[in-house]
Amino acid sequence: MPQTDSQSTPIEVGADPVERLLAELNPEQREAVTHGEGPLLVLAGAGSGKTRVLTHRIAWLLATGRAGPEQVLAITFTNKAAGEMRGRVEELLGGVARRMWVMTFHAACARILRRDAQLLGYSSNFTILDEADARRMVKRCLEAIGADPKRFHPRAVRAAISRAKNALLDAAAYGDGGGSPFEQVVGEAFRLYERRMRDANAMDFDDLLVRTVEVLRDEQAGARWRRRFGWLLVDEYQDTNHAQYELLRLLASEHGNLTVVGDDDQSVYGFRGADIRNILEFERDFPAAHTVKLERNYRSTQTVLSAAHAIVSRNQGRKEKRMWTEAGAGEPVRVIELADEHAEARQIAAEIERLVADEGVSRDQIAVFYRVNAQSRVLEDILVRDEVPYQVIGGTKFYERAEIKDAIAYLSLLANPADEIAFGRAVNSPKRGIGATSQARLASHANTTGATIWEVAERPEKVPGLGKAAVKAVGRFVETIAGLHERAASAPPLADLLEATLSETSYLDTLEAERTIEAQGRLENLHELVGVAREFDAERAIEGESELTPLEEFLQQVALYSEQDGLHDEGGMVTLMTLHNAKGLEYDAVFVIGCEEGLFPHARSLEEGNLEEERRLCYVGMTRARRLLQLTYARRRMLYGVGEASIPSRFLGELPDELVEREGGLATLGWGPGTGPSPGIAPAPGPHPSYATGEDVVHASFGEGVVTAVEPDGIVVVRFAADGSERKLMADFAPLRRRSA
DNA sequence: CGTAAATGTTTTTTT
DNA sequence: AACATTTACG
Repeated sequence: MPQTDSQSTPIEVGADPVERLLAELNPEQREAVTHGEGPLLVLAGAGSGKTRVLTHRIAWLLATGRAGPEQVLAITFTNKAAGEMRGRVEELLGGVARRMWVMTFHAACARILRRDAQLLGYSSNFTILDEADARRMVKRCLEAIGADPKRFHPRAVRAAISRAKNALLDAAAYGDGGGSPFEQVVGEAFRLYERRMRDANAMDFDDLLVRTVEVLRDEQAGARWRRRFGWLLVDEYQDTNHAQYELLRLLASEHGNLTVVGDDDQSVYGFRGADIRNILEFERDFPAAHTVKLERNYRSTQTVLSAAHAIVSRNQGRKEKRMWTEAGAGEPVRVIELADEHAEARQIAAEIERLVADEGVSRDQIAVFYRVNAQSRVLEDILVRDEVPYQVIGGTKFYERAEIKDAIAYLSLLANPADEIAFGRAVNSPKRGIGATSQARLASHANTTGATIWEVAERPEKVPGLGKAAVKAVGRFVETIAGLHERAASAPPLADLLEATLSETSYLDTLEAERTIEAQGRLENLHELVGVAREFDAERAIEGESELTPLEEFLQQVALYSEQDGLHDEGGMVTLMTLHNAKGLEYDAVFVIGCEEGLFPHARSLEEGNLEEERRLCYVGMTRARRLLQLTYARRRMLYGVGEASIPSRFLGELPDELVEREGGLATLGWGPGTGPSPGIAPAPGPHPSYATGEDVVHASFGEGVVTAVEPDGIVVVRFAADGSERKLMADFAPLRRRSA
C-alpha cells in the first residue's frame, strides 16, 4: 500500500492511511470520495471543497488498490490547476502520482494524438495553431474562394467553423443542406481550411478534441485507450462542450468509471461551445450515475453566499443548491456609485490602501474583477500613480506578442519544416527582402507543384517570377534554418537552441540596432522566453519520459499555455483580471467594477439571449470573496472612445437590501435625473407585480391570450388564443395590457 | 520592396 | 481610443 513518504504530517503509529485520507472530509465529501465503480456526479457549489474531493478521491482509488496510477486520467481546466492537483495527490501518497495523467483536455488530446495521429493521416509532429493563426488561415481561405472579407469577416467565419467542430460536425457535414449565403461561404471556406490544415500538418484547438474523438472511434486505438484509462475524473464539468462530452463517453463506454465535478451555476463558457446540458443531463446520459451535492461552503461569509444566491437563483432550469457556512454573517456587501471610471479607479485604489493599512489585509489577498480586459487600463493608471503593486492576468498575452510569436515560429520551423504558417512568419522577420510578393510566389509554386513551402524554398531558383535578389535572400534564409535544424537534431538544451536561433537569424541584432524603448522591451521579452526555456530544460531533466523531443514538447506546452498558468500568489500584489479568469480562485477582498447595463451584463450577451450566463458570471465573481465584497458602477463611462451615461446593472437591483450597504447616489439608484425608472432595477426579490398567472391579456400583434406563468425580471409567459403559441414577454415593454372582464 | 500615412475596424469572455 | 490592415508613395 502506498505510503505518505514525503509529508510534514506526522504519521501516527498504527494509523490506517485510508482512514486518515477520509478523516478530514465532511460526510458528503466522504460519500463522493469513496464512491466505487460507475459514474459519479458531484454537484459542488462554490467553495465547497471540490478540489479536495477530487484529489482525495484519486488518492483513495490509488490507496485502496482500485486503480493504478497509469490508469488515472484527471482533467482540469488549466495547466496550473493540473500541477496543483498532482502536487496534492503527491502530498497524500508520494511519488506514484507522477505517472498519472493530470492535465487539461487539450493537453491530454495532444498527447494522445502525438501517438495516434498517423491513423488520421497526420504525422505526429503536427503543429498547434493558436487562435490568431487559425484566423489568418481562415482569411487566406476566404480570399482563395473569392469571398469578400468585408462581408464575411474571418473572425465570424472562424467562429462558425469552431462552433461546428465543437458540435463534431466536419466540413462535409456542414456543407450539406444549403443554408444562407453566409453558411454557404462558411461551408466552402471550411472545406478548404480543413484541406490546408491537413496539408500543413496543423491543428487548431478544436481539432485537438475532434481528432482525438476520431482516434477513439477507431476500433483498435479506441480500445487501447479505453483499457488504458480505467478511471476518468473531470473538473469543471459544466464547461465541457459536445466534443469533450463525446470524448469522455467513448473513453468511459466500457468501464463507466467517470467522475465529473462541477457546478451548473458556474457555467460561463457557453460562448465557446460549452454546453451546460452536459452537467444538467448527466444523470440521463449515464443512468447508473450516483449524485452527491456539496452545499457546505468553507470560503465565504453567509452574507456573500446569500447575496450571490439571490442573483443566480433567478435563473431558470438550474439545479437548486443553497450554500451555507458556519462562518457567520460578516460584513454587508458594499454597492457604490461613482461619477465615472476614473473616480471608480480612485475609490478602489484608496480602499485597497485602507484595507492594507487599517485592516491588515495582504495585497495578494485582494482582487479586482471586470467584464472586459479594456477596463483594466484606467485602473492600472491609478494604481501606478498611487504605487500600489499589482499584476494583471490576461489582456495582451505574453505568447501573443509579435517577438515571442516570431521566436516560436523559428522553433516550430526547426521542429517541422513543413509548417507553412511558421515559415510565413519567420521568413521575413527580421526583414530580409522577402516581402509579400515573393512569399506569394513561393506559396503559389508550392501549390502548383504540390510540394511544401519549405521544399520550394530549398530551390528558390526554380520558382517562376521570383526576383534575383529574392532568390538569394531565400537561399540565405534556408541555409540559416538548415544549419540550426542540424544543430537541433543533437537535442541541445532548449535555451541554448533558442539563443542560437535568435542570434544566427540576426533577430537580436536587428532589434538592438533599432535603439528604441520599444525594441528594448521586446529584447526583454525574448530574454524572458529564454528564461522560460531554461526552466523547461531544468524541469525536463528530472521528469524524463516522453514520446516527444524536448523541442516538440516545449512548443506544445507553449501552445497550450493559459493565462491563469502565469498566476503567482507571492509578491504582495493586488490581482486584476476578468471575471472569466476568476473561476476557481479565492480572495479575502473582492472588487467587481463596471456593474452597468450593457457592460455587465454585456450588451452582446443580452443580444444573444445569454443573460443567464452573465448572471452566472456575476455569481462566480461574488463567490470568490471570503469576507469583503464591493460592487461599483459609474454614472458615466468612457468605453471604446465614447463617453456615455450608464444605468446601474440589473444585478445590483437583484441584491436583497438587508445584505447590502449602498453608498453614493443612494436615492438615484436606478433613476438618473429625468430618465424615468430604470428597466434593470426591479424590486428584489420576488416576481414582477403587474401580472398574475391566469389573467387575460391582449397583445397588440398576437391578440388575446392568457398569462400562464410569471417569471423574475418582469417576464410573463402568455399563451395566445389565435395560434396557441406560448411566448415570453417583457411585461414592461411588450405592447401588452390587461383585458378587463 | 519597404515605409509612412490613411483608413477602417474592432472592443466578451479563452483552451 | 487603440489597433490592424490597406493604400500611397519613395
